[in-house]
Amino acid sequence: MNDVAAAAGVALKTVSRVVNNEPGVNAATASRVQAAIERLGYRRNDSARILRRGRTASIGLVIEDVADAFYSSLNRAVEDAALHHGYLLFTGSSQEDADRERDLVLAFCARRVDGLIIVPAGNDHGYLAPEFDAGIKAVFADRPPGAGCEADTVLCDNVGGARTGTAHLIAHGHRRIAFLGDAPGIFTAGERLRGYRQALAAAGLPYDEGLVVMGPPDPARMRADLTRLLTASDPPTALFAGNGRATVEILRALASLTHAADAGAAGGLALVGFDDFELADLLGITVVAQDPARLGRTAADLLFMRLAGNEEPTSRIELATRLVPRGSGERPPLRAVG
Amino acid sequence: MNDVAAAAGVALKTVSRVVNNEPGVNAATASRVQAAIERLGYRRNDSARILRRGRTASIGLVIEDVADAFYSSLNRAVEDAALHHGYLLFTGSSQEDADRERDLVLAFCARRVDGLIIVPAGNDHGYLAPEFDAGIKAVFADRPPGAGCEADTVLCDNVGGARTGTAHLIAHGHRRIAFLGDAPGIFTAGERLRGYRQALAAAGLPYDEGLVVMGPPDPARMRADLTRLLTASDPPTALFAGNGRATVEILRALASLTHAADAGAAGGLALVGFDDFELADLLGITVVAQDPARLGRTAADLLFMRLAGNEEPTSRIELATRLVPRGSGERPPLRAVG
DNA sequence: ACGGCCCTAGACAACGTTGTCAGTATTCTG
DNA sequence: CAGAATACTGACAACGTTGTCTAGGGCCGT
Repeated sequence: MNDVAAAAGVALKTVSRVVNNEPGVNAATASRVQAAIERLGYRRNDSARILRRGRTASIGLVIEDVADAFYSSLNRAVEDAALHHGYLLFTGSSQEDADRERDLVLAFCARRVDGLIIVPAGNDHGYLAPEFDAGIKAVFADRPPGAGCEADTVLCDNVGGARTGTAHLIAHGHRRIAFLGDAPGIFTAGERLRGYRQALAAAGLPYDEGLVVMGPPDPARMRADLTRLLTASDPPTALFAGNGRATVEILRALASLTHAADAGAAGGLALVGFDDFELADLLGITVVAQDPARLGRTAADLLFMRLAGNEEPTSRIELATRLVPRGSGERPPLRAVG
Repeated sequence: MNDVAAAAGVALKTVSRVVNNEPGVNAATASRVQAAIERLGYRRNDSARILRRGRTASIGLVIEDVADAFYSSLNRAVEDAALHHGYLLFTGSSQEDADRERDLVLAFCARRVDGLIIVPAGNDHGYLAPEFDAGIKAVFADRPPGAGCEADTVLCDNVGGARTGTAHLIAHGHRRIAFLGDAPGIFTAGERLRGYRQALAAAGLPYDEGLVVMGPPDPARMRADLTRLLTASDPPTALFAGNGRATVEILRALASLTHAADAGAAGGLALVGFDDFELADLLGITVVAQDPARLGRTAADLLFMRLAGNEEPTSRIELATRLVPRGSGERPPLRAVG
């Protein structure tokens, strides 16, 4: 900028005015400066600008994995909102690791992002207190913050969705429904299990721990668990998958079990999955659909309202889910149960 | 930092030394400073640090869409590499729009990223010249830069992959193979069409423009094009899909056509798709697989080598593709062709 | 006892911007 | 035509760091 000023024969401040389209610059002077800018290939240094002005016009997004379909849709929605408000976006994957979540958030804060959208991996957000004091705004998405952390939160109706999905299977005659969910420490997994239990209770069905399997969606484990479930003395006639990846791995496992000799009841099993996924329509898989883009949009809206100065008490929004019947959830039980 | 210095009763520079773990600070002093830091909740301001030091330890990534499976895998691979080198990552979606690509790149440059990885949407990268002069390193991924722009480039072997995929269909007896690709302006689409033509030529088959359809993968258009192709007097017996989304939309369109009355030859069509996708295994779709993660990793490796001072001439790497037979590409033609 | 060295600490400038205020032409008003 | 309002431009400090240089005090070897 100094060089530009020298080249155009004006003061630094005049260049600054031209660069920022501020009024009060003679048209002739402005075009002279503009010419110098082009000639020298000058670009404003935003670090200095940020340092001087205090606001960075950027926000940070921490999700579990940028490559995951669910979170990358959320990512895209937040990106669109940021673009619309003229903000730049940092995104990072926490990889379901609380330490990595904290490191990412603090790295973003060191860059002085104005706001954060966090899908938390950990349960302790005390580390955010100094940042809140410094004026950072944060919105939690998909999962709530740890105890003692007050912040806007946008969730899906996990309990209601799981209840609806399970009830759907029950309505189609199933009495033994297995639940295959994510690791119990994960908020959404616990909530969905709650919904599953509520549906059983509402129908007067017993809760059988032997039908519940929880853990990260690992293909080999999934296959082993399914084999065990289906070869048990009283196997389930339907499966409820606790998340999108579980649904997909169940399909893979079922396919390989069906081809194998010990198919058991694998063939005619009913299946409802929590979370929609690409090609579920073609495969005819009934799902409880969430809307990750809407989740991201809503979180971004909340954040930008805060950034615009909204000081209302924090809110907690639950987005509705939607049951999408496609065949796999409407199959009756293969064999009538006692 | 000033406040911390005052609170600890030391000079600014001493705090700086503690914050940066520089040697030459008495242990007692250091812990006094540390205590003040904790008490005041101080965090270093990276904008000021960047301004002072010149290097930002961050890179920018421009892809077509963060929500797309192919690009989000690439994104993740780049993120991992950045993390490994202690860099922060900006990611933005160009939405296949050259202006937006340029705006994103320039926004990243204004933030003084040290390097860029670009999946270009446009064909003119003259706007990068001043940035190159300023020392920015850039690597192009998936598509080459526009003419006159010299930079490291990592591509997939689009021509070879399409040739192999088409030859695979020919080897299974097909003589009339339709090509359904992306808009012709897109580099990869053109390359893959070239590979398709090479395979035809190598087998002595004529190139029939009536069998080639190109354009953005819009469901409605895809369905209309397929209907037209299949109800023609001499319909294709096999389809080659030019990209992952096209493959998926073809599957959707075929499913709906098969259910409809005018199924035509939809049922027994052979299909090979360029680019693998989730659940292609379950659906039995033969594909020419690319490796987006490897693409990202390779691009990041090249970039970090440049950032480490590598001054060799720019390189252009082509990553091999891999034919994955899963059934749909091994079906013989439904009716023998004269 | 003295010169030199190491360890620790601080003073100060600079990075590239922008906000504030002041100054100088120019035009308007009465 | 005097005085005031206006339009334009510039000088300067400040944002929060870090690199460079300098200074004091203790310790060593001779």
